[in-house]
Amino acid sequence: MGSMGTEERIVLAMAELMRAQGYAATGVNQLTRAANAPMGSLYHHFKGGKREIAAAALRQTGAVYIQLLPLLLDPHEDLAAGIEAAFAAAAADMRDTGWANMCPVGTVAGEVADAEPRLREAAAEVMTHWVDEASAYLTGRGLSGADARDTAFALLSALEGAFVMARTLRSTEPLLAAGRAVAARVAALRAAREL
Amino acid sequence: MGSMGTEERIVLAMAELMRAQGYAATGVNQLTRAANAPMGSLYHHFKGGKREIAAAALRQTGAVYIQLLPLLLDPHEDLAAGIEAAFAAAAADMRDTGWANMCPVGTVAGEVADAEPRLREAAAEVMTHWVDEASAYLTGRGLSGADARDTAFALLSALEGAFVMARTLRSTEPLLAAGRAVAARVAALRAAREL
DNA sequence: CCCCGATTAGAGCGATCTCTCTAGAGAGAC
DNA sequence: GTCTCTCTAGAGAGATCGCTCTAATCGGGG
Repeated sequence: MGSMGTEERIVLAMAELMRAQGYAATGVNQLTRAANAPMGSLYHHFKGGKREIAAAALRQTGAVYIQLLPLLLDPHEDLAAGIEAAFAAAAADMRDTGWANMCPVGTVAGEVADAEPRLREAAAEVMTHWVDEASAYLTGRGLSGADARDTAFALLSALEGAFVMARTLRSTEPLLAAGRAVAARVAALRAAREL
Repeated sequence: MGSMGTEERIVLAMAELMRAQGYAATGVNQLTRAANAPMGSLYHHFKGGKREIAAAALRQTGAVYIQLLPLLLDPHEDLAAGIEAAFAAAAADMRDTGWANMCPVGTVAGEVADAEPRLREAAAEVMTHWVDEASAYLTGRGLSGADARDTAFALLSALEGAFVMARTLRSTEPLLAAGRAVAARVAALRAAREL
């Protein structure tokens, strides 16, 4: 991490700490240690303090996260089977990495939805971006605009919820079952169109 | 609330505060005010402090929460349609109550999964209970044991994830789409059995 | 060289955190 | 009454919180 700028180090450290322990439990002192940045740099680059750093971390991490979708789905000719396989891949990865979700957005969104309006807005922007990106991808895979948007919401909801259950239960079952449900929805949409 | 015992008041206040702002952001001073209980009572009834109170709140609220499942699904003869309607009812209720999730378990589970082992265990117990209850109900509605368990995981994952997205986006779309996906899975399981 | 804005560096402020401690109120047994 | 045990009551300890402040350091233009 030695080659990246201080600002970038701060944002990435914040993202990792929030992923592990949420927003409220992450202190700025802990953050300075993790980012190897002094307090002065922290408030020089982010006048809005901890809140602004958290918002930047959500936006930055969220934008990276959705790029995995085409990477995971492109190899599969059948979309429904691809979705089921992608959830299974996420489950295996999570098991092999000690049940750590890779993305802090889901962890933090629930915590701040009622109490931190600026962070809720940042999380909402990220999720809106996710839905737009996923909708566009699914449209490219043959779904109508409305079906693509509906499937994007279902896929992202099921994925986020299954991540929380899988982390808590230390089990791949939630992700596998959630993937099968979203796959069934895609298969049903395809069957309806072919009538 | 005047008629309930101090211990019960503390647990319920903790559940409500965690639902709104998570575990780490909830302080014991705030809790004493909300529960109208002095600090001494708090540590008299719960020697384990804030952590023990949070665990009790998760268990208590989680047990109540799953009882909604049969209440929402019993009126519908068709299970798949009933699931879709139940998600739609949850969406309407959430919209009408200012986008507040009724259950703190999902909010807190992600926050504490890596950092608070005792609370993660409490959340895991609650979720295991949910899966067992939902599986039993779905078995009663005609699904095989394996299908019921799979559907329970999918339903609960989709519900928790859609709650987080709905709260963050202030939109009913995630819940509606998630409900349709779980309904499609149930319909597909039924179709496979009828072959 | 000097100068100047950008950045680093961390001590310290007031507030708040969880939790402990002592004092006493209240109810029941005798 | 008085002894006992449970529970109430909240002040205060010690640590940590987010954040501000001043001084030092750095690199590039004149």
